[in-house]
Amino acid sequence: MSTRREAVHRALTASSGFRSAQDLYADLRADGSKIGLTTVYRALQALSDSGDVDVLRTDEGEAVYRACDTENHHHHLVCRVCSTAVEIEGPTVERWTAEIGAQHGFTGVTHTVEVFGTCAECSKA
Amino acid sequence: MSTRREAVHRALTASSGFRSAQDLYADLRADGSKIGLTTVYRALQALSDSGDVDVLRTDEGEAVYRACDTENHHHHLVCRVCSTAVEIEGPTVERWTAEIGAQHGFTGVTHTVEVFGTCAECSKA
DNA sequence: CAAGTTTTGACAACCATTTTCGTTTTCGCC
DNA sequence: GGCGAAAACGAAAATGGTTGTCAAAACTTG
Ligand SMILES: [Zn+2]
Ligand SMILES: [Zn+2]
Ligand SMILES: [Zn+2]
Ligand SMILES: [Zn+2]
Repeated sequence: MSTRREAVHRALTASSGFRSAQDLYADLRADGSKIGLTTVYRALQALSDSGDVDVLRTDEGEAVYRACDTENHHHHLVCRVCSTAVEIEGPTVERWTAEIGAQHGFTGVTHTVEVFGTCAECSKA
Repeated sequence: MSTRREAVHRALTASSGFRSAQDLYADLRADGSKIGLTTVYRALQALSDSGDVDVLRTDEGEAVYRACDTENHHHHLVCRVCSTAVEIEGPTVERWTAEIGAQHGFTGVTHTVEVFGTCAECSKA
């Protein structure tokens, strides 16, 4: 893992929510780093390929990344306001999606499940 | 509903799967229509705003649309090969996501759930 | 038909992401 | 330490889906 990639990973870990490549680039430059935008993209590509970070798409199609605590398969409960995310897992959806796929004769069934809302903190305002 | 918008809606209904704006534009032009790409985008925007079509994002961030049979809240089982989609619904996920949100003090909880796989047809090949 | 309104589509602008390519760093080896 | 190959880097250009602009075309209403 190169120094640059570590820097990107660290910047991502510093946040509890999902961040875009541009966000992270801005963070790193604000911290005085001379990193290039291209390198941020490359680092995120490598990190998501190796499974070290999770990636999902916003409604606008922008890719956002998160350094999650667990290596296991899981989903997220994401705050629409501050973008903070909580990792969630449970056999219920896993079983349900598998059954749905099997019932319709589909093979190699996978799924994307994300839950959105306004977190307790942001709900006060 | 203008003639152009109807044409886009019809082109979308002719497919059982999700199509991108560019796909539909190509379909319509191939059928001899002189419609412009901008108009296709505008029609899809309007159709999804009014809830007449469902929209989701591919892994590559491209928006794809589908004219679904039901008006009710539902999800999709999508074939990764031919992109055919089956509409699915069930109280299991609905309840599960609501519970997860409530457990963490989130308000205004919504969710995105999509199931992917290879359909029976495409599994043969 | 005239005047006003809406819709349309060619083209340009946007913006996130990827490619290109010359430069810099890193690494293995002498 | 010195050296050459290989990998990493970053600025700038290219890409591609999507949106904005604006003048022309189509439709409405009187
Ligand atoms: Zn929040
Ligand atoms: Zn899962
Ligand atoms: Zn299929
Ligand atoms: Zn649902």
